[in-house]
Amino acid sequence: MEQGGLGSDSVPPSGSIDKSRVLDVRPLRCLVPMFPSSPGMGSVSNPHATPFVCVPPTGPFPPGVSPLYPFSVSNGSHNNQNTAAGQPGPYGFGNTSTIPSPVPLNAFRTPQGPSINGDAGRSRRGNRNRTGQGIVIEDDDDYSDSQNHSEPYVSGFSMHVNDVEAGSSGRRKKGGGSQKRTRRAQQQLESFSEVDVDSEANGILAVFRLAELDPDKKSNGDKELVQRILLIFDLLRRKLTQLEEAKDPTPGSTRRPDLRAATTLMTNKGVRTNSLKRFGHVPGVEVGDIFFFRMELCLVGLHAPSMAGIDYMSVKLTMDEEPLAVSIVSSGGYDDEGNDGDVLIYSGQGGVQRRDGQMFDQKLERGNLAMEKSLHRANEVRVIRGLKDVANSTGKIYVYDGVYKIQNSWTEKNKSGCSVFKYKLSRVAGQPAAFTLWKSIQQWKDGVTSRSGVILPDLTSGAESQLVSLVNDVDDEKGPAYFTYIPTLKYSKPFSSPKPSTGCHCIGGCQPGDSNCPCIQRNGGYVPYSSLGVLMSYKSLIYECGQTCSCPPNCRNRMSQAGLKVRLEVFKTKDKGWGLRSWDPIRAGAFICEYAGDVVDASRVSELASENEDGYVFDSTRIYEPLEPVNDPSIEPAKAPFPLVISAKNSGNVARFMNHSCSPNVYWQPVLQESNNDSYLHIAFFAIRHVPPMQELTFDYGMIRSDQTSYRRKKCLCGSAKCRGYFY
DNA sequence: GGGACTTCAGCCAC
DNA sequence: CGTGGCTGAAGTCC
Repeated sequence: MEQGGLGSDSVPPSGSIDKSRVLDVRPLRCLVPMFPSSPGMGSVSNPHATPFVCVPPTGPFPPGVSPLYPFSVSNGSHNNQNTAAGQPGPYGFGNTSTIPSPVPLNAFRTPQGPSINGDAGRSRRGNRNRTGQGIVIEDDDDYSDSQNHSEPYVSGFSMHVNDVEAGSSGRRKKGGGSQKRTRRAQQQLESFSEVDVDSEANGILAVFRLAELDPDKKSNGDKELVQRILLIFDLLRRKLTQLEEAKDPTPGSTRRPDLRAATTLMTNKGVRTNSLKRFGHVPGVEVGDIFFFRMELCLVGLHAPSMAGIDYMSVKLTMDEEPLAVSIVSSGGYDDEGNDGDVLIYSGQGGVQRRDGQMFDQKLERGNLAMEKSLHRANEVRVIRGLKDVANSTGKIYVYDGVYKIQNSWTEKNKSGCSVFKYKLSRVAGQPAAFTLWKSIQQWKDGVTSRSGVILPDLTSGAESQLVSLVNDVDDEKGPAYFTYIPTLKYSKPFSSPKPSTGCHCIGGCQPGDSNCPCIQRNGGYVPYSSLGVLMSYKSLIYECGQTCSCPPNCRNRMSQAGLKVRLEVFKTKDKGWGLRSWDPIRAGAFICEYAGDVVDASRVSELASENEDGYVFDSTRIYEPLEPVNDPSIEPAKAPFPLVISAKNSGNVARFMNHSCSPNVYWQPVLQESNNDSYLHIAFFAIRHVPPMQELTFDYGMIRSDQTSYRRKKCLCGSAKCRGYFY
């Protein structure tokens, strides 16, 4: 497991450990990213920080267009935080040396959202009337309002998107006539009721302590909240998928569980964050973060529209309000070209009838107008790149590629002869690589360029279906100590089954909704995995099909037996010995690998711990914190039914290289395979959240019991906010 | 406040 | 495996 013993500096020299000193160790904030996927942008932690500071205009600007001072600069908390962490400001665009004193924010009034004065859209309409008369009158009421409401205004150039009033949970207005309504109602009766969705959501929210969300947090998030909301969304989405599938196994019966989950959370429960629209980065979302649904972008405030590609907001300057673009999603819906790493050519919206596909000229309105204005104001625009998901042919992955600025705009005639707006955007310098990293990885895979620092192209020598590279691009070490690669767990003697199992008879594989399948029955009536191999919910134990089952090896209920699904590499970390990471994106709940090695008699664990100082041990008898923050007695934490201890010192697989973290992105689940009287317990690792390529994979090694004294304490370098400071 | 309109979804079938 | 059909939901506009 932890590679501390292999010449790294994560463990003090043996024999001379000053425990009092070790105990005093503070969480280190020095996990310098080797690859750009890391804690990088450190997220804006101060929600009250002024998002904009003044910089000199960087014209030239066209006549009649005044430069918008507040843009083009990051907020101060970025810099402070990163200075404290001993890192340079991650984005460069902060360029603080050129910043004169900030301009009072009320010089740039924002339109007031309904949460502020309950009068949404007033200023817009008022404005239009005034300009219609050719006279611009400063609205005194509005102005004094904005000064009095200093609380919402300190958050600066931002506005509430949708402030859900407390207690309006029943609000789910449906457009359309009664005919549409009844049909919808009918459909919902056929699948499952709103009550089911609601109670599922309430259950999850209670467990994750998000039943009522602080309005301040709803407006301005942080990394922890962003991750928690994404986790809840995906748990609910997976649960709804599973419920629908079991009720009606015919394909096509699943009615957008992504939308159901998102609206239940956002609209009904008010669970969302960063609902204040803003320019620039979003607190808690880092460059390189990945998403699998458009609704996820909405939930965390990265991009509000559920479908539209351009998000924008009206900004009141000294006189007029004008729309400015805040973010775009580039999904290849139009013919975007020249997507060469840090440059993006983006097409305007409109010009096509969604019904019949008929085309006409695009107009300079809505998003197109906002893009045009943003070109002149030179504000930062967030870019989310939609890419094809290789693991899911019809699916897409959205990569947050950081902020860009619009360089240029023009119109073109498309194939149908209609004019289309085009915008050239270039990436603001100094941000961690995101989209370009994806391109590099593709080139490594295609063999166009080679991954630098490769020691071995395949450390498994063909034992796995996927290659696993051994890479060191930080120092001279030529590899970890010798071990034998084995892809699965080795039992000398299986546990004995409490009751004999004859297995299932699902010739074509176990199907959801088949209530006769004994394997599905043992999993509580559901197949535990989705069709994509994603674990649908946390379980205390997963029952997979075993040797005596008639189903084929590709049965959905044999996920952890099917081998590696992603392209992994074992790499030398900067300060934690060897580690594990993936070239491929991994979605939340996806199976990663099992813990292979030799099953050891649990009574030998002390002996093993003392002779196996490098910690190549998996011990299910340790104390593992449940993933859920609430100790709900009805929810059992993952706990193996037998005391399973695995040694991977002499033989093991990629799992032995996974390092410890106090806020990990991977967790383990016990998986049981039974045949006749024998029980084979395995440890399977799954992603807790979406993991972008090249982000180190870590799990929580757990705490030792008071009688497990032979384990040696090691200094933890995980760098997370809730780091315990040590691990075993 | 409400309803129409717009929109680089997502899923499955063909 | 590409594409076409179908149902979507948020936000803006009116």
